Amino acid sequence: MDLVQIYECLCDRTRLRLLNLLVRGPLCVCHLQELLGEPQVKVSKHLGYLRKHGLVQVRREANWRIYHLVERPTRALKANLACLQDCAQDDDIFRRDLKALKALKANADGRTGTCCPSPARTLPTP
Amino acid sequence: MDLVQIYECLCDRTRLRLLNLLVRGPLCVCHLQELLGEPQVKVSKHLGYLRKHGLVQVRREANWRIYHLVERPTRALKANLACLQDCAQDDDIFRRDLKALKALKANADGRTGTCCPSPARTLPTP
DNA sequence: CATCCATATTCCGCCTCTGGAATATACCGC
DNA sequence: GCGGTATATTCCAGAGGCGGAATATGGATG
Repeated sequence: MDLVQIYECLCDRTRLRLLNLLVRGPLCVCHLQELLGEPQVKVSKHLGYLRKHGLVQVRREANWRIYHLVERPTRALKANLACLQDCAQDDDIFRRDLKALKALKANADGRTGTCCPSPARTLPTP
Repeated sequence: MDLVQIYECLCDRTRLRLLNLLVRGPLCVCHLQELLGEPQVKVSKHLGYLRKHGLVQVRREANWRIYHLVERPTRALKANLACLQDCAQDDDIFRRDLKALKALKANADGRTGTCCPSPARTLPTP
């Protein structure tokens, strides 16, 4: 994977938000959609973009698709994701996303949402 | 300056090569052009892009324009430039560029090139 | 099989980036 | 002022990203 392609993946806010969440662990599409508050097609397309370029992978789990970072990232990818995590601390949107993720995980049991079962129960980190 | 805009600046190979050189110190356009081996218009346009987005600055020096990184980069920019320097070590193109830069600086005095005087003599770091 | 749910894909219009050729600008030395 | 050198800008065509609406896929369930 080429350095330029990594940056091409990083130069869209939606994709940055997705990655910022996925570095914390795998998530299904519906949760990502809920966390970002973006329409399904948008989330799905950007996830497809990231997958096509080798930054994330999918696995099937019942009715859902669980996205997670590639298992063996390049040195360059690892470095840039670390950098992103660092920079994200300074930005409201990313902080809000992480907060929402925390809340989602806290509500893991006794969850009332209509979407897939909680990540805590069904989605152990790969 | 926004994180996304930083990545937009980084997602072109020519710009990455320029930045990889400029983190080592200021350079005039003709030297950059010579180091990259790219046509003038291409180098100039990408430098303009980087300037417009606040990653680099220019100053005039006799007949030449000396480009250098912004004096007070954002935390995010600093982090990403450091990351780029790190990642560039793994890539042939960037290594070759740095090698050529070293050679250029070594030839500073007694230089035979047709272009501007050596960076060592005329271009102290800002 | 019919249906529902989660997700992906296609289609379309808009906009931006990119590279190159040609041209313009701006300074220099004579 | 003139010619020359260094650099920027404009004009053009091709390529691709982006968002949204509509549609398709595919597993699960009754």
